[in-house]
Amino acid sequence: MTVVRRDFELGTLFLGDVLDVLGLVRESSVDLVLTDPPYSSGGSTIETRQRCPVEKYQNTGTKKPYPSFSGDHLDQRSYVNWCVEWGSRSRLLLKSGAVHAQFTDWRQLPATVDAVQRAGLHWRGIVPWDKTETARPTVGGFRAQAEYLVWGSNGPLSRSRGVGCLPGAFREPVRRSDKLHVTGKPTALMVRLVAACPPNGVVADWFAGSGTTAVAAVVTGRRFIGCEVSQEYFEIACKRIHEAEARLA
Amino acid sequence: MTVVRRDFELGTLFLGDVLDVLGLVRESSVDLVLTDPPYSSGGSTIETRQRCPVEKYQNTGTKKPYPSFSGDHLDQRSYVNWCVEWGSRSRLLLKSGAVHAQFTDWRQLPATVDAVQRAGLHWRGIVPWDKTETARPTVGGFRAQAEYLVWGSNGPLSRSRGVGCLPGAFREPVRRSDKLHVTGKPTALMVRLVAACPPNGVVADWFAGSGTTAVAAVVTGRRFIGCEVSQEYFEIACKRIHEAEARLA
DNA sequence: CCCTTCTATGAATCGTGCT
DNA sequence: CAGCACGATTCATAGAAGG
Repeated sequence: MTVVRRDFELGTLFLGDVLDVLGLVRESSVDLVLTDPPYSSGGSTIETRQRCPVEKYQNTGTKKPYPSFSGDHLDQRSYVNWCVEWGSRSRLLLKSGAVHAQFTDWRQLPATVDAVQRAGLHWRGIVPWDKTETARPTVGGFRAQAEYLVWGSNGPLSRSRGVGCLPGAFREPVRRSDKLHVTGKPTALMVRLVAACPPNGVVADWFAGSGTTAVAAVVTGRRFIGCEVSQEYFEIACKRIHEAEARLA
Repeated sequence: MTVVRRDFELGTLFLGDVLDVLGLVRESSVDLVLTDPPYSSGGSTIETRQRCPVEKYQNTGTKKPYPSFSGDHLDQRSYVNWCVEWGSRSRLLLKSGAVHAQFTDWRQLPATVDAVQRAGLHWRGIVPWDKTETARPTVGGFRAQAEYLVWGSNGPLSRSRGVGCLPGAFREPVRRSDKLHVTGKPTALMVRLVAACPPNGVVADWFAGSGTTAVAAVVTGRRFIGCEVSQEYFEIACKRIHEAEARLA
């Protein structure tokens, strides 16, 4: 498959499939993998899971339109295998002792823990992200209000990477003005999370979406590398990265 | 095994092993199971896991001494089997459509999700409890700062139990004055969680420890049933329940 | 400019009813 | 009857609109 490359002052974004892009990056060159793959979640039956993501994750009758995204249709077995595939290859690009962190929801959490370990990473923990009460309510039960980072290290965790002690729980609301993807993460959250990368290090995001991880890297004085498979989101990401770099100058 | 029974105005506490006690409770009589079994966690090798709980969960040199507790020595396979054993029998005591919620830490989370499902419960979600910055820091990585409730329902979740929409994330610090067990939970947290039981309903805790769940039930106008295997903690729990009922009168 | 009021929305789920 | 499409539903909050 063909891959398009776009270079910035502080990093590079590729347009193309993860597995194609992973072959283009130098080994042991990344200080932090922080990424948000499609969860292939939502719905208890395979039929509902295989609906289009924008339909299954948004309320019926929602006004705000987002472009759809692909790769969200896998059953749980395939999801694990696919995560292992890109995760193992991503691990080779990660420096020894560095951190890999990947988002998941409650339904895929156990599967994601399996996948991270099978990718050869040393599983080190779970970090909850509390989305606050902006999440949909559940009548008679607890609201599904958190998403999770499953994190591990490439070999023994290096304690001397110039990264101090990081918090182990984050509370950050989703702001509409800050959400450019159906599943977009708040910039403020990503800014706090890239602290797991030493200053001036390289942050990788293999599912860049609207580019929030890269923007957070730029804003905090780090470099970035990443890819996005959808042309539409790729262009949005490039625009945001460009703007972030311009504001910095 | 012999079981001792102690009755209170608003409930009953048994001294004895879970599996013995579960046979003494009437089927479909419980509105909420909210319990905190020993996690059999801590350490990645079986040797470190099999140390005495007070040693492995406390820093060396800790001043405040807690009585030790038992049932914390299982490997992960046995842990799941044991949870399935008491979980299935506990489910029969739970009303149809009612909630089962059990605490776990990050390391046992995937195993606990398996156990809850194998116990015949319908897994509905994960609720993070953020212990705040009172947890031990991790140099170079994210602090292990949260514990988790894995929750499910006995059959389809009833929406008309007199329980509204519950929050899906809790932030509550551990206060030393409020912690009478090595793994004791804050009373304020348990008070918020028993909201998953309709007013005047019955809350069950099969691993009562120092009795915080029962105290929370009493304080919020609910009834309770539970058991504790250690004589020492049983007495502490009875004393606290008695005091809570006295304050109410 | 500040305060109040109002409306839209959320990494869904469930039941109904049609094909 | 299995499979699938579709709309009703929940409420705290963000953000816009209005005064």
